[in-house]
Amino acid sequence: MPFSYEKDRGRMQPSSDVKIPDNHPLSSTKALESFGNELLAWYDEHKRELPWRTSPSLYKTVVSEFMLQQTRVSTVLPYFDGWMEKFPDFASLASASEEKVVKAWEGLGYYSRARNLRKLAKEIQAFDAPPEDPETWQTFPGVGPYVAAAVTSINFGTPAAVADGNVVRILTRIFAHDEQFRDGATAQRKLRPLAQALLNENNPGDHNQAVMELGATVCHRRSPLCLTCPVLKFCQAGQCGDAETYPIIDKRKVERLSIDRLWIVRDNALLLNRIPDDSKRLAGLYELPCPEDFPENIRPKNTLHLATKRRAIANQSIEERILRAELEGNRELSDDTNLEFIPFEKLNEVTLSGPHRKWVKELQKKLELA
DNA sequence: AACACGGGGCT
DNA sequence: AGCCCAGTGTT
Repeated sequence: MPFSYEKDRGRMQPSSDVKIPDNHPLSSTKALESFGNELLAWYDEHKRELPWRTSPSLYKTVVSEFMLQQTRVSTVLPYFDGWMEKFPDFASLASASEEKVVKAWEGLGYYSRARNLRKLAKEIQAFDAPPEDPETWQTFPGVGPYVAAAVTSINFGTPAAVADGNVVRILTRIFAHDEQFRDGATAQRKLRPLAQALLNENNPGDHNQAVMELGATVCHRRSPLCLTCPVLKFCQAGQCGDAETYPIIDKRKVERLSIDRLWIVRDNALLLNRIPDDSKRLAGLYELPCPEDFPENIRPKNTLHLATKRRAIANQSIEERILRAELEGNRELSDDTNLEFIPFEKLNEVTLSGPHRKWVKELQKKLELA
């Protein structure tokens, strides 16, 4: 390990316990200042035009940061403007129904983000003015160390450094930090004090955004564009042509599983399974039912293979077979199941998980033609 | 500390 | 097919 620092104790203030080794290009105060300035100059010149950057506001920042958790900019882009039209401010979001809010999030994934964002909107109504410190922000639902630092630095200039995946990549490369981390979250936690030590306190918001922008557009995980990097001269790994080696994070094992899904149509309606509200996963959303979703006395029969789909969820690799089927007899579904026939013309009113929305559209079209 | 949570894009 | 992305909450 090229340098050491003590454990982060959750402080957002500059960490005096971070020691940069004397032989590193960033060891002097002057170099640190130069680093901050050149990063900011690069950002001013090269930042992307993004909808939450044009006429920015606290609300836009919060919405974008929620949407961007574990989610790429290109994925968020098709949602952001529509969201702002449906829910232009905290007040409109706070008074909207949860169903409507989750429906607007359909396809983005991690649906608890939408519920937490709505809860946050309600909680923030109780303030005369929004809090400007990361500690208070972290008490809001769905707000952790990253969002707290991002929101307060960008909107209020609060000197709180963000430590996300981009920051981990950039810092481990700049310092050729060869510590092996058990997972990304651990790396972020451990590197936060260093990020704080490098923060440009003249403009914490832009500094944070500049680091993330650099990570997203130059300091890629694979094949980083070191030759165009504005801070190459401060980067030990980059100068060794070695950037791709960092960070060193343990891999998680991928679990493989196979699921059957049933396509059952009756009276121009499609049978869907509504996932219970108390479910950890996809609560309140609809999916094509699995055989296990049916009560003992009703078994789907006459199955015919329609398609096989593959996708990944977290560390799971899933193969899903879609089977056309019929319910035996003309049995009514009892109320204690979560199965509902949804008329095709009302399919757009319910919230489907992303892949199921896609599959249903595909199969509907395919079967109409057949 | 370990795990669950969605979905998609890139290699 | 694996990897990871502007992470957070729960156990």
